Amino acid sequence: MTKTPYPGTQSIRRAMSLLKAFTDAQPEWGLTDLAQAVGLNKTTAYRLMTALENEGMVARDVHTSAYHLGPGAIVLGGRALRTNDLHITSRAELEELAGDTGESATLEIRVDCDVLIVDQVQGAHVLGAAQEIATRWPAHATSTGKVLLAYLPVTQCEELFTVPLVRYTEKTITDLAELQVELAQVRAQGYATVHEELELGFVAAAAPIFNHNAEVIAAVSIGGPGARLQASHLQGVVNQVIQAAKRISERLGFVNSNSD
Amino acid sequence: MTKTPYPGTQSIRRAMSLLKAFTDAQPEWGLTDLAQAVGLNKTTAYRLMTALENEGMVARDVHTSAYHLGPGAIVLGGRALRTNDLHITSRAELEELAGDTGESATLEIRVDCDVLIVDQVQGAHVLGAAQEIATRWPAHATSTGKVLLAYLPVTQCEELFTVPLVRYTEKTITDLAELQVELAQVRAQGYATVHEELELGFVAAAAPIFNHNAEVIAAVSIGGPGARLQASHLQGVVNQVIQAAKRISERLGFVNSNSD
DNA sequence: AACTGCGGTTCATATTATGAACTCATCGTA
DNA sequence: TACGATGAGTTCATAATATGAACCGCAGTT
Repeated sequence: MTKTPYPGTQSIRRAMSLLKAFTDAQPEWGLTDLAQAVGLNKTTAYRLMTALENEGMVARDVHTSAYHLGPGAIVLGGRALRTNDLHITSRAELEELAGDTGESATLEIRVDCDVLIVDQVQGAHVLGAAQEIATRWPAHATSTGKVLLAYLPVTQCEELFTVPLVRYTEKTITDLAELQVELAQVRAQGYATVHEELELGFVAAAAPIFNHNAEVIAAVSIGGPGARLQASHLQGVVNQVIQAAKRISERLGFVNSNSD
Repeated sequence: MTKTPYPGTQSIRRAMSLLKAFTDAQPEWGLTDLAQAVGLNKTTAYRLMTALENEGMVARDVHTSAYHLGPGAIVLGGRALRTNDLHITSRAELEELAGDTGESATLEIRVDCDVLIVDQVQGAHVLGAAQEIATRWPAHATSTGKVLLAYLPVTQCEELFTVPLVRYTEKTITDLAELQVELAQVRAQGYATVHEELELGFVAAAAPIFNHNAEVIAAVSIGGPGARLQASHLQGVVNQVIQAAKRISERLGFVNSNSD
């Protein structure tokens, strides 16, 4: 996938692809299956996994000797989350957003053609999104995803979607051309919304966060049941999200009028 | 450090030690410093870091080109967290506890001012607690409850008890101030016990389970008839419970604050 | 302009990772 | 209970791989 492998890094790439084989859908692997799935020789996989096990990145079921991700991965992920300065900077804004709107506020970044929830503050309402930090959602069916895709160079965006856009509801945009139209609109208006495109009844709005270099590095969103986020009310929420995103961007060194 | 390095894994061990250099205290590294801190040749460090960067495990500040942990680490950690749920992780320890002591071992979480039994392994003895998974007991009269309350912020703990503490036996703590004293003691010693406070003749000891974020998310306990768990023997049981809780915590990514 | 410190690159070398073939343990089934 | 199948773990000759000393060139300092 990633071209131009820097020389001398074969085993790291292999080790990482082993780690990435542990998904939510398949969190446990036997050695032989794992090796086959990743396309490695069994011995090589065994050696790499043993190393990863010694480092605590994976662990094994005492009984079945099946591999699963280990505490080392949790520790590392926790550190990555905490030390992310975007995360630190945004926290207060998320809390304010969630407080003002009563809905759940999230901070998300893009990872390939998914978005990753980096931080979340629950809304006041009982009915709302569950705690989902570190989970991923498809970019094309989320408001944050649309924002993060919209500000990508068109070519780069197209490269991401080599496989068909997965349908989640009847409203999901599954046509790439149609998505591009939507993204153009998002760019034009500076925010994105989803209306039941990921899940029936779920509505959300997102706005981009710019870094000091005027690149979009993340998106904030507010999401909740469509019953509460109806058109009249939604526009107000959209504005709040935009303002919050703008404040975060400024704290990251973004200056609106482009200089340099 | 780790003895008997399995052959053919040098670069993985090195890559992992690079990743582990990113602590909360030092979340950002320049290449040269990092290489020196980890004890690697600069070129080697560069090569490994480039590989890790391509895999998304680390990322760099656009401006300073300093390394920090990347989204890949967050994703991985999230998966590890969701995969490693408490049940799976604790099961073996519960079994060992129950096996070693002959008494019933439980895993419990707090729900409002009750504790909920999430998992349980019966002891060998016939006379013991019945199978109680998914049942609730009052937190103020159980060892696990005391543990789970003890590590709560005091204000939050007080908010829970708007109604009087229910008396179950003549030993039940029903005075809130007295309970707070007991909880302080629990915090100080790192474990809790009950002596016939829930039921005459029933004695138990519990210890806290910490997650990767150093929050107490659950408690393990051993409980049985006071006739078998007398003072002399109880201390040994307490230690076993503490050790089991500690091992579970570690597997959940908890790192004792005096390391790093 | 010269200096310093840093990220990044080159390339000959042998250390290192590799994988085919093997053993051993376990488990389901006949 | 024996037997075959499956999967974890080991061995070892091989060369492909990672290695690191020395190098470049840029950016910020003095």
